[in-house]
Amino acid sequence: MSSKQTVVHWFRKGLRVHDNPALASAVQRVTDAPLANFVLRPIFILDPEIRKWLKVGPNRWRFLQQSLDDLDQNLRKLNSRLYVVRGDPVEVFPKLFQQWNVCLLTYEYDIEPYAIKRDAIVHKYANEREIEVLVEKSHTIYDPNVILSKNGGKVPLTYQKYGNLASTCKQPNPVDVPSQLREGCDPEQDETERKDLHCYDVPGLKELGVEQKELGECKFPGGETEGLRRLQEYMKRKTWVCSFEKPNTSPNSLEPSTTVLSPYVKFGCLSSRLFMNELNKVLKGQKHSQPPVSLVGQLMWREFYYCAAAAEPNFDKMVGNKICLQVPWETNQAHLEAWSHGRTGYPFIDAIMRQLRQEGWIHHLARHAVACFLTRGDLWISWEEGQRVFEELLLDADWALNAGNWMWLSASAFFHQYFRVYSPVAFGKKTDPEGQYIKKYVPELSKYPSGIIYEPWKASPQVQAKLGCVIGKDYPKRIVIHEEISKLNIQKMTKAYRDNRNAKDEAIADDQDANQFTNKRKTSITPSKSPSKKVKRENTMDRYLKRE
DNA sequence: TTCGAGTTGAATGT
DNA sequence: ACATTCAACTCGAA
Repeated sequence: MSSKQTVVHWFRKGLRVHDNPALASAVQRVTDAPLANFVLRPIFILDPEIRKWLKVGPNRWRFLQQSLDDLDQNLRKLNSRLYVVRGDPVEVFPKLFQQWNVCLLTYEYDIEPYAIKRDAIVHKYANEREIEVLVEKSHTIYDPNVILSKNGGKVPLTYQKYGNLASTCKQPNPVDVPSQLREGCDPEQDETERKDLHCYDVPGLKELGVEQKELGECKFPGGETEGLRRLQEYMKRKTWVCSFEKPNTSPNSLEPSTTVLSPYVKFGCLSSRLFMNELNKVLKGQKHSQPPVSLVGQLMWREFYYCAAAAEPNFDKMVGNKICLQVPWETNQAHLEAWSHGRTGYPFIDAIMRQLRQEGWIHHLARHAVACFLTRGDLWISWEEGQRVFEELLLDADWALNAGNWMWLSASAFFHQYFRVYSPVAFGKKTDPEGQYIKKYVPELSKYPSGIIYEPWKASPQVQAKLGCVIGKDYPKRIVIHEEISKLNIQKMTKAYRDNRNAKDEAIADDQDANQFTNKRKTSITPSKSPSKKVKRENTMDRYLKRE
């Protein structure tokens, strides 16, 4: 055991040295203390068991691996290194606390329920050993809990409402990169420890269980260095930044029409606070687009979902989720498989799903198209299934954003105009009438001309044979008829909304009955049932009768 | 209670 | 490129 005391910074998300307040605090502590008595060890904990319950695809494991490697290198430039500790955090910390003689633990706050639970246990262990814990909030620009309390504890359910609340808060300034992590303190000078240090090395892909052959082309390498490089590259395009409007970007261009900074922000390789700061610098004094469609608006969407997610522990589920519409989705394993592997028979949908599996990134509007298709539009399969597939395949899959967007697209929360359904044929044609994108990702159809490539089933068998791709043999028949099923599904959604409304009214009525009972006993006041509620229930019934 | 607004629909007009 | 119609949702402000 070392006679020195150790300050530990625990990396989880926030895989960066820039704008990292918790890391900066750890460095400060070491710098302020008498030299040679303190050692700073930046750690990342890798749980070998995690693969048993967390389904993450090879591309995302690679992104993490690259991010850890880059972080290690950036720390080495600051005369330190990354210590990757293997094990379950809850079991690792008691050992580390003792073995390294830990006096201070710092980390970045995380709102995800599993993280909150884990951190509470670690915090308790630290308290028991009288180890100081310092937690900083830097994953989002605004603190979700501050926004919630400004709204009286209620979740803001609209973007505008959220924006109004956020606009009353000050935007934090990013903190500087520490100049040195180890001023005169060298943990590796200890002979006995030095020979064991290789056990803390950054894992290779093999250790993460990734086979080279299952990996797609690496279009977006992980890491802080690449994240910052990408940010600078896009910030140079000032006119583009100022005029950015998300709905006008293309979901099916051959090269991304947006920044693809999301994976870097998700892992915290790039600070959202720095991102916002850099955007503000570019926009200052210029005419520019506005939220929700602007680039600033995109960052604010992230804030919006983080806030809602922080308020609802069951945010990633339908049942038990107070803000989520309860819908009787159906199970269809064959359809789910077809969707997730790009075999629905709709070329636009299949191209998107194949790009997702190969590259780990698809455009936001492409996500809309496939999410609508899986849920309310066509297949009537639960958004939770889609969420799982995105969680596995998207480099930028983020608990709060993934669940929030799935609820949005399935019209389960935040968005309610369920009668607006994306067409798996028409939507892609607007930005890619030639079907170049389809030809790239669904090469079976590469000989199909622009007129028919979005609907290959319309070609006669003879023409199909001539074009080298017979539908039902070389490429699947479409698994549903969109024109028919989407109309039926809209009706099902109408019923789901009606049922949810009735259930809510019942609950309110029951609640009032209960209150009435209590009031009667306690005060002898007999308030009548709210007339407004009564009317509303009658109206609902009227509508119900009119239709059926 | 009412009413306008809601990042990004589609089909069919002009 | 923009307007209308389709059918009709909820949230939040007034």
